[in-house]
Amino acid sequence: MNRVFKALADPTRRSVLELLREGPMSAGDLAGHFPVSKATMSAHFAVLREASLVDTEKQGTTVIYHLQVSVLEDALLGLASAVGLGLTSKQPVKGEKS
Amino acid sequence: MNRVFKALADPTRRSVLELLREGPMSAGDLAGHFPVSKATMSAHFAVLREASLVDTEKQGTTVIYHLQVSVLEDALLGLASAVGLGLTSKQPVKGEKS
DNA sequence: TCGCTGTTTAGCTAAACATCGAAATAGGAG
DNA sequence: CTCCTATTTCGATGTTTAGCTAAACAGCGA
Repeated sequence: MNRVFKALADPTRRSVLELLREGPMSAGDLAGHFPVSKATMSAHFAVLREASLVDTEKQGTTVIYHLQVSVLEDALLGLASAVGLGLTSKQPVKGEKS
Repeated sequence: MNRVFKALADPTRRSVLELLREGPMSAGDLAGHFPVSKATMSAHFAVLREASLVDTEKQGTTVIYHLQVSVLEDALLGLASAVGLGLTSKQPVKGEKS
């Protein structure tokens, strides 16, 4: 839980999660969206992985990142309830396009 | 918004918010709940203030901290919606006792 | 095997952070 | 005015973090 909030503390990492909302994406594609080196991005990915906010799948030479929605949801709802904030999950999350 | 998530990244600060759920509390009382120095706690308070997660009221010599529920709610809902998580606020938050 | 692409590791610097004890500030009570 | 209590600020220290470049690693296709 702590790791989740630590992971969320960085704007780049939050943006990665947003990009992943649209669907799984390779590390390279993700990295292409940010003005930092690939090595730096890889470190961000590691933090997200440690927090279980994403998981990975290898497809040949590339690594595909998936958003783990439920982990984020649990963290947000957990904190919300701890501070007495009445938040509820509206609906199971499917693949939706904006 | 970034400041809010940075503030939430520390477990001590999250605990402070939880304590404040029960109602306003003085800096001294809050500090009494944690095994760190008052100076350290004061620094944590400053971070929470900068994020507008709490605000203060002076009563003579003591400083009373209040939880700013709406700021936290906005941050959590904002992120949730950014990643396509369907969270909704259940009800306006009143003063409730557990 | 060689070379290409994508990803991670290694080694580093600079900045940010958590923490402390001690000193400074601000009100209230004598 | 002086003292006491509550809180914050100051200066210092050790740890963590984001960032870089360069090197290493892992598959793929020829």
